[in-house]
Amino acid sequence: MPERALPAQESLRGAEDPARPTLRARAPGERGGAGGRARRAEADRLRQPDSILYPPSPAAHQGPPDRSRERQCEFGARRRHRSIHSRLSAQTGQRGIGGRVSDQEREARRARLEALRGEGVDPFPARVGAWTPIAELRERYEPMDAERLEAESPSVAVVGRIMASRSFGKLMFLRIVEAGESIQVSAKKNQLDEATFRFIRELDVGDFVRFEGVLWRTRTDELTVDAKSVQLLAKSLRGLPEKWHGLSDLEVRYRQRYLDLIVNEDARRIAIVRSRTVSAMRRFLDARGFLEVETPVLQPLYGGATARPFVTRHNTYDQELYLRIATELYLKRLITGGLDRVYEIGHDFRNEGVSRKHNPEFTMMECYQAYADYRDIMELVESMVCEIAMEVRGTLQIEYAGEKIDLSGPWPRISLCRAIEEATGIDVLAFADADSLRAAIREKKLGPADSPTWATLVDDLFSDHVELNLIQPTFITDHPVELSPLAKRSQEDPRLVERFEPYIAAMEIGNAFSELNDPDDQRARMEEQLQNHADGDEEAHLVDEDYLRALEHAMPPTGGLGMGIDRLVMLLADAPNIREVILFPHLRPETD
RNA sequence: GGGCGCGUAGCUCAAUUGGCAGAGCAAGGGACUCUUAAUCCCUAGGUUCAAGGUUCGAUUCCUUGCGCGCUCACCA
Repeated sequence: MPERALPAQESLRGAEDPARPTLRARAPGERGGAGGRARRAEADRLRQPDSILYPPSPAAHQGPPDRSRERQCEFGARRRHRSIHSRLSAQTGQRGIGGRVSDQEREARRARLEALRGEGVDPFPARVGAWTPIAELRERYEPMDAERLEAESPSVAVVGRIMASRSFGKLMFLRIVEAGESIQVSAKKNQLDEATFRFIRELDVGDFVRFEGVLWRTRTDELTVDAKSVQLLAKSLRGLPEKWHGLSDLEVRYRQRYLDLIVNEDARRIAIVRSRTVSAMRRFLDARGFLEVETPVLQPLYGGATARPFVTRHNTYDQELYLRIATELYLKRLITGGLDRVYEIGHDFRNEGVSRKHNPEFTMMECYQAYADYRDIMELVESMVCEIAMEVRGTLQIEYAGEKIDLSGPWPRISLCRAIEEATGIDVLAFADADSLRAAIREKKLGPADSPTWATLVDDLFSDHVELNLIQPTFITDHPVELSPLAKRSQEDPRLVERFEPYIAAMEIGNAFSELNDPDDQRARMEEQLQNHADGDEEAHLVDEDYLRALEHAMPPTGGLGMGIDRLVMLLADAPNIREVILFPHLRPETD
């Protein structure tokens, strides 16, 4: 319909830069990229008024046959509006006693919806007239003072969800939000025809609308669109949560995330941090020559981590399948195949408990680099986290849970055994077996020490006495071989492997090693794991014959990394719980 | 899975030893042309998570279940 009616707007939209990083909704037909504007113009040409615009200005409706004028006439009958209210009070009166009246608000809105339909207004029209992002309007007109604005009286069109409405009888103020930006809209009775003013007055908080109008400033200097016409874009049948306290019930925030996103700015902020984190990570890896690949989620044999899987079944092949717990073994097959730098960002599924740091379904980035070892990967991790933090936060000095964290490298590298010794005084490498180590731990009263093996005792010591103190970024290196069946053995000590885990804010955000590429050693380790599995350790690895066959064809020396995206986002967004960074976290089924 | 805590109007929260279940916002009606959580008058809105139990009487005490949170265990 009407960009001709709004010359200022066309020039504004022409000035938009698709590459601009700020978030902004796109108009229909605008899908980004160079052809965006042309397609948009085309879409605008094809666009026909599908619902009523109040008032139907000649400029707005000069093109297509004007059905809306007829509708406007129909709509003109004032009685209809009064009938909404009488019908409404009749309804609520009827339902008053005994019936559930908690739907009072919904009933009122539904009545208005039906009234609109009765008047020929489509409450859910298919097309939206041209409009300008609120952010652009602010950028352009916020610098103008009231006098200049009045002199220019720019005609604009805005869209958005009504978030607040204040009525003074003959004057109304509405606040609409679009793409996270808001602007005030005014409606003045003496400057609108009666039908239009009443139409605006009957709008509900939560409705999506489009306003055409003129920019001005109120006495309090608020940039405001003085409405000249309005188009309902989508009718809301349910009210929004409380405007001042917002929505704080965690369960509702997680189950109905859309409400959380509407009313809690923080929810929106975290979603944006997450998106930017992932895209910055992709850019970082792409720039370093890594190839993004996709490997199976449904796997006949799970592996690459110690975890219990979800089990599912393929009907046609009558095949039992597992949802992947890691992408590792497939990605390393690709390294064998000559894709020398690969990465995958996707969901892993681990059939385990949930906690502040654990969701059964989570996002993992794994990357593998041929002709590299774990020290190269440490450099990669440092660079990657710093680059992402700069892009997402604009600084390397971040704060998490009240702790100031300096992400700038190089990060300290300390071997796991050394870290334990510093924290507890026990040099675990001095003990040859589990029993002697256990005795030493008990002697120092450092814990129950009831884990069965030397390696698991070491792991416990680390968890109990070191991990919580790793606030600043730190690489913990050289883990026990038993805990790392896919990592290459350390050259200095055969009990250890070339592995590291980056810790920030006491959170393990990744796991990396020099990949084990000796097929015989790998087979021996897998068979050892299989024995553990047979002994009841459901999380132990299984023997993957196809993977061993791949290793027998020779895999180059390779450094690999897995990084938990959710935890990285927690860190960058200062989110205390993994459920805050997952839009739809796993919850128990809703009862009722 | 274990321990602890929580569950009251659409939302945010009250409710005295166990004694008629309330407020603000949202909603409906009305007044109001400069509000920013507008203000003022009026109205409506409840299976107090569910099922049992104790009691003359239960939002309150007990049991069980459901859900959520924290925490421990397992893991990234």
